[in-house]
Amino acid sequence: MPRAPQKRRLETRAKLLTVARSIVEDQGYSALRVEDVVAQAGVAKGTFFAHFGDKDGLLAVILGARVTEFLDEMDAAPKPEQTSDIAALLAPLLDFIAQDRVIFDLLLRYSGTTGTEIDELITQSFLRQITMFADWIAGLQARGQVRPDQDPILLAEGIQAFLNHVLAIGFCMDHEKQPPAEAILPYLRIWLAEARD
Amino acid sequence: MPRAPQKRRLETRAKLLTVARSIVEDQGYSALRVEDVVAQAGVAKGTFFAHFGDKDGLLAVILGARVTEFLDEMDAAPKPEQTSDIAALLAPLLDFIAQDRVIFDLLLRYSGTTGTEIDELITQSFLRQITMFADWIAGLQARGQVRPDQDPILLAEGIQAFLNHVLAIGFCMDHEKQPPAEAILPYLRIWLAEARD
DNA sequence: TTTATATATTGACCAAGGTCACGTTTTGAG
DNA sequence: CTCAAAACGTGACCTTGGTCAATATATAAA
Repeated sequence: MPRAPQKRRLETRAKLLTVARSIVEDQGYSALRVEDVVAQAGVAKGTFFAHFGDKDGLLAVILGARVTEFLDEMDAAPKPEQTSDIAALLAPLLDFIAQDRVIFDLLLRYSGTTGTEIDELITQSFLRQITMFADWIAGLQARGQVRPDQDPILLAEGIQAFLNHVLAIGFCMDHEKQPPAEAILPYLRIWLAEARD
Repeated sequence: MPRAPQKRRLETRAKLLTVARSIVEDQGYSALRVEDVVAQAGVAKGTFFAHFGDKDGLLAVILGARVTEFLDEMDAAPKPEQTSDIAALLAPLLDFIAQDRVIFDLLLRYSGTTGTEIDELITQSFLRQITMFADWIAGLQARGQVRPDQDPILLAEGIQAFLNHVLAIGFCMDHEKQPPAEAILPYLRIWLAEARD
């Protein structure tokens, strides 16, 4: 049974997070350096790792919060009424992830965590994302916009797959780069609509 | 117009590759260290990078060859007659990639390269993979096993997406890990079959 | 053969993430 | 209040991928 963290620890953590967020804000995620963070926060290097385990741990906290904000916005927005609305709702999140490979790589590392370790914010956000997708899909199924013969959860996980797919492709081809929300639409149409022949 | 490489260079490259392959064989991909490779090959560190650019460059050469072997086997095998045959044909390649996250990460970095830079072996293998999938799909469409209303190329790229998806999930959950070839089947069935309602 | 130029190799050096034995501060039991 | 244990923080040190000016070797023209 771990004891509650001391005030000092919380302050140190807050300092590190504040500095890290400020660096990210004006230099981007891939410019984030552990040494810079601890220097500006005025703590030793070891302290950083005692708090976040490794660099990805810090990133996971920051990204988890950021992704959660996007999910909040999606939740607040009107529910999709057709397949293309899903792509539109996804656009802000996709653009955010597409802005830096570091983000994509980190998120991908957690993107399949549908199980334990619920303590991680970023893991929770993935569970929430799947739930939200499934909810959208159920709604569209009721409206006759999406094939009704499949489990919404499974269809939601498929969307996750396409989401990562278009992002990965986006990072490979610098040229002819269409926005990811546009690139995902053809996949969604096939995935969600019934075949007409 | 670059001149042809000297004999000495080819020998050095061969030495590095031989050593690297041997290390990979009995210690695995994630145990591969550049310093070990150059030490055992009896060359300086700088030489390594003059040949392969970075560590991933070496890995790309080795993995590209390995993946090409898998594709050769798939090409030699009988064509799929139903959706589940695709999963079966994919199994060896999936198991190979699933064995080590390093492999997956490296391959993912190239997995969307459907454009230029044809010189890279690993890039070619991806183009070939898509072509092969599309060929299988066209065959199955002709047999009435797969929805005939969609472009085989697009459906092939979707398979690629699901392939990466089940691999990513496999790395996240160590527990309850079913083989990736099994995990991909539900997605393939929905993706390739027409909706029945 | 001589020699200028392109090609290959070298190894000291750097960057940046990560470790850990140790010192310092906080906490709670007696 | 005292003191031992737990929690917290420190910074020297390690690991490993990667760089680059200098050096050595090969090539081909004169």
